[in-house]
Amino acid sequence: MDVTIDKIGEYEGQSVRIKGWLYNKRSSGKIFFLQIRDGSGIIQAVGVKSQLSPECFEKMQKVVQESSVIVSGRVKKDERSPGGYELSVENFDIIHLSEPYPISPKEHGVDFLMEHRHLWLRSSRQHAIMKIRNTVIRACEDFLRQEGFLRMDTPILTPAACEGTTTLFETDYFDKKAYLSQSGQLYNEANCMAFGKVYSFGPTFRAEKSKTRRHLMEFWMLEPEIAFATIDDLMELEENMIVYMVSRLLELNKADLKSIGRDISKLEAIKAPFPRLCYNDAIKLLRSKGNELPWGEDFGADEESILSLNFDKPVFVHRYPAKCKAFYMKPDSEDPNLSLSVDMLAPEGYGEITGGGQRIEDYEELLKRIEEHKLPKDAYEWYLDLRRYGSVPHSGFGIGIERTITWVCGIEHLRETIPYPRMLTRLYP
RNA sequence: UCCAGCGUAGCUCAAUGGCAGAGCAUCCGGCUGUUAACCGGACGGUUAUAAGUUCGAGUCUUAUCGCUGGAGCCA
Repeated sequence: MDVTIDKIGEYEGQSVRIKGWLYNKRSSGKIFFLQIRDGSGIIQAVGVKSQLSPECFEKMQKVVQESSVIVSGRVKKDERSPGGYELSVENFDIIHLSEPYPISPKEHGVDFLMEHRHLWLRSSRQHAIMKIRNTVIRACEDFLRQEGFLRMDTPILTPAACEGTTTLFETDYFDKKAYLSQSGQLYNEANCMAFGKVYSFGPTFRAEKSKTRRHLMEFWMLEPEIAFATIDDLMELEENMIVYMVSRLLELNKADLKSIGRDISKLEAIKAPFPRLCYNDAIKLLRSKGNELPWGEDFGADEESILSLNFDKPVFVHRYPAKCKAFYMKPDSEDPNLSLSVDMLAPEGYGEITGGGQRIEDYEELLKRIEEHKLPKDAYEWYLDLRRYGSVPHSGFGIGIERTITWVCGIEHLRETIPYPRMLTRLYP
């Protein structure tokens, strides 16, 4: 019977067959210990010379790391085995004898591993991170569905539009130019006027020459947008989504988190409510920590780090100065120099993972902003339409999936959180 | 783009300006409970590239390329 390793405990005492790859091999003369992985887990298969045909035993001597194999054997509980269970080999076949495998169980450098990303993904640490990525995405989508949101995907090829073109990747679109999307936000606004609560989820592209542990040229963003929602509604939604997502992780991926060395207690502390700090108070906090950022400046890596290290939960920073946020952010009625924008900073120094706010719903006000920012009005006619036909207050945010995964995994660099990271100097593999 | 560091065997790293070395991987041999197994042996080098200083350069100088870390950029 063919089984997968994650379900092996259900077959104790039975003979089963596993199709997979050789993860590692140890031998002791007339006994072989084969670590077999099949994508669902790793199990130790034990082959004893006296219990096997000579052909079978010969294959075990010959097999090398990452060869594809089919192993048949009896499932046994054994504490000496790394997974708690092991397979007493009855038959062993090599599907493909691997060439010498470049990634050994020993340590490797970052550059070498990135160059072999397609093979690196076979390692157990990468398995854990990819499974966590899966839960993060699925939990956020599940949460939004439960809240009545409709997923509506937005285009990746777009006309110039959003902001300036300096940070956009340009491509030919027959006899025109097209740009890779850097946000689904404007389309989400149209969609939420059609369906009330919507979100988009997909890759976004930024042609910024950023070379840090927190930037990718291509990253995945989940962007909810809600009609009739205020900035306060938005913060509550974000908070609930993060709490739900973390609870799902603790339920489904505790072993994965532990295997990459994550301090679980840090995640267990993620409970609502999250602190809410207005920009002015954030500046005061920074001053008290010796940071002298002038009022009106957006936070850099330093400031975000100081703020997020100050709390053991994510923290909202809201009402940033209008001039450091996008043109469509609604000004605060109590102080028009401030915008109804809000970022969520992840704790432990990880910094910004979401950004969003309440949008301008008034036609004249939006038009004024478009002109102030010297944006081409023609390109925004459809966007202005949303303020001509039944405009309502509305809010939305975007959450950067890779940054979020970096935080929940507690890892150094976001390059491990996506299967094939696109970075400033790396487009291969 | 700027600042700093690094570039030596397939990988991870040593080598005072004076013979180019180890561990792992691979191959051969040994071992019936290994846990990154272990033990013995073999294979493995245009020291990133180019020029310079020197009796002599992996080591010092200059340039170029590449990588890493950070800054900046960044709804």
